[in-house]
Amino acid sequence: MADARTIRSHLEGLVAAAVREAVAAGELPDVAVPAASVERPKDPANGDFASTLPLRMARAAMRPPLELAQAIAKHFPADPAVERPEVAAPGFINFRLTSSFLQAQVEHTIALGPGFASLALGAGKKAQVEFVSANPTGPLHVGNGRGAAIGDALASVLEAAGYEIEREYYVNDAGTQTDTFGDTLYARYQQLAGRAAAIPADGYPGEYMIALARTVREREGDRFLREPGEGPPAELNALGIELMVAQIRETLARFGVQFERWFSEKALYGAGGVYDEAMAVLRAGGHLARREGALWFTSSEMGEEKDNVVVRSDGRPTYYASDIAYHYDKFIRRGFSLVIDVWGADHHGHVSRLKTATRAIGADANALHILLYQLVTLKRGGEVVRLSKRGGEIITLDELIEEVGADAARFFFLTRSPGAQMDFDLDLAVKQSNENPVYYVQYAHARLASILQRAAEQGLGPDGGDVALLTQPHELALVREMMRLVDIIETVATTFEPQHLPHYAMELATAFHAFNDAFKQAGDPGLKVITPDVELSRARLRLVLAAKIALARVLGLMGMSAPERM
RNA sequence: GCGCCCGUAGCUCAGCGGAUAGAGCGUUAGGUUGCGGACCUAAAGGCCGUAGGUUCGAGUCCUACCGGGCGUACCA
Repeated sequence: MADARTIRSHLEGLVAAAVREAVAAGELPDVAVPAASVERPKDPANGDFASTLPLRMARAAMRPPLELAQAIAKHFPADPAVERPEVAAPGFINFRLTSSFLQAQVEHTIALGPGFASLALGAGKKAQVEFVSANPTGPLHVGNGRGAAIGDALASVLEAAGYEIEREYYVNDAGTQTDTFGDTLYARYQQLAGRAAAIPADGYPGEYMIALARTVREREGDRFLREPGEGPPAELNALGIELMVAQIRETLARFGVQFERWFSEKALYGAGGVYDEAMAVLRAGGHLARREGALWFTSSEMGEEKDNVVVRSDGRPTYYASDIAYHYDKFIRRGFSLVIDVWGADHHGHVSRLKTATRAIGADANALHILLYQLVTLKRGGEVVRLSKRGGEIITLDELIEEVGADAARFFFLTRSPGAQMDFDLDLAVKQSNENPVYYVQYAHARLASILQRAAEQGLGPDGGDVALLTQPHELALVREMMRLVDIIETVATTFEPQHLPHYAMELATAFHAFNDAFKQAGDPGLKVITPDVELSRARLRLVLAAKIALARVLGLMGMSAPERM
């Protein structure tokens, strides 16, 4: 039992064994026992792990929980990983890990290296995380950045949990908004050619459309001009979308996000394509009805509040139809066993009916998890800035990256739970950038690197260090903190709430800074990681190396850099 | 109107039904000439929106209400 990733379940097994022993000895009533869940106490003074089992079974046992706790603790088997359990009022059983177990974790961490804290939770399963997927009708804004940070971190954590992961961006290159985008672009294009043309009432008035039209004109000249009164050529529309997508892709690359696949909505509609197949399945299932000139998905028969149009009376499919076909592709054609859609909260009205449609096409709706993140309220000097592609002013993700940096922006986005509305004060973000928690975490990594560097200059390294020499409280406290990462990954991979990552990263960095500072507080300049005692130095360097691995791992999961120096 | 999300320290936010509700920033008082001070220690600061309820135990679950956001399209 030297593996951090299973220590908790190991303890649960020991508790269960203790219960059986106590019952056999007649010291515990033989009643139905709740799961022997072992958790981490909030206060480390109460041990590394604790069980509340006695509290949970007190009612059924009709005995005071403290008495039950004592009976279970008495029969708790001896184990090299854990000290004798302690009982605490009103009925907790507290466990403390042994020094030898903690020391072994240092070796364990170094052996795993970049794969530290990985899990087998999703082994053999294919999962997809689809995120951002903003309409290519304008540049990404700050809100899209939140979705990017959340989706990418979630994908990384699921990867760490053993899933085979695909990150995907769904490109809405078909549909009404795309047409409006084309109309707007054409109007700007004509204006540049000296024609009087008005952008559509529901078009995109942003400056970027003028720039885009200028780019098109520089590259293609006036060849897209049609007779006055004619609509825009489809080729111009397609080129505009292509340029927008390229721009979005660049922004995301700057943000450090790489997608395995960019999925075109238009591609659903080829002859014999996914769309036809998905609709055929719906039709075969009796889920389609023609009414008022349109084709409806009779979702109310499956519990939805109302039916929904899938094909408009003018023959064009709705966004909903596209999404049904798209999810048919995800589940039926590609066979993902877990699909996560990361959406802005303004799409939440769509959640229920997409889940219903997922059932209607024969997929498991429970395998579809739609993660909604609340929209970002931007503030500049206390003033609320509206985020809208249709309104004139938008703060782009590029501007944000420029102002606060990709790492800081990601950390900031991840810290808030997706469900919480978030105020982003641009002035404050810039002003605080040097005091930002992100630097605290990265600085810890740089210091760890620096210690190893300094040791190397003296011909010292972690090789051959004996971890049994690590006995100081602050040394073992650092190991304890490192061991929590596997729990964090498990939590995030099952709850899909990535905000635990940055909070944990802060705590791990704190444990290191405290560890490092403890040597100084001792007052003796000789008491450092590198001491005159070569053997002790090597052991401590081993811990430093392990801590660096752990910290780099969390930073990597958050999509942030782990700098060697700052 | 109906539905969903959110209301926790001065500010921005964490908190799987369990032990004295936490962090960063800000404020105050100390430490530290360093293997990186972008550090450490401590203090002050809370009727966890309000009122009921469930439970041995509620910031956490349920109900109502108040406040903010979003949705309620043959837009996406």
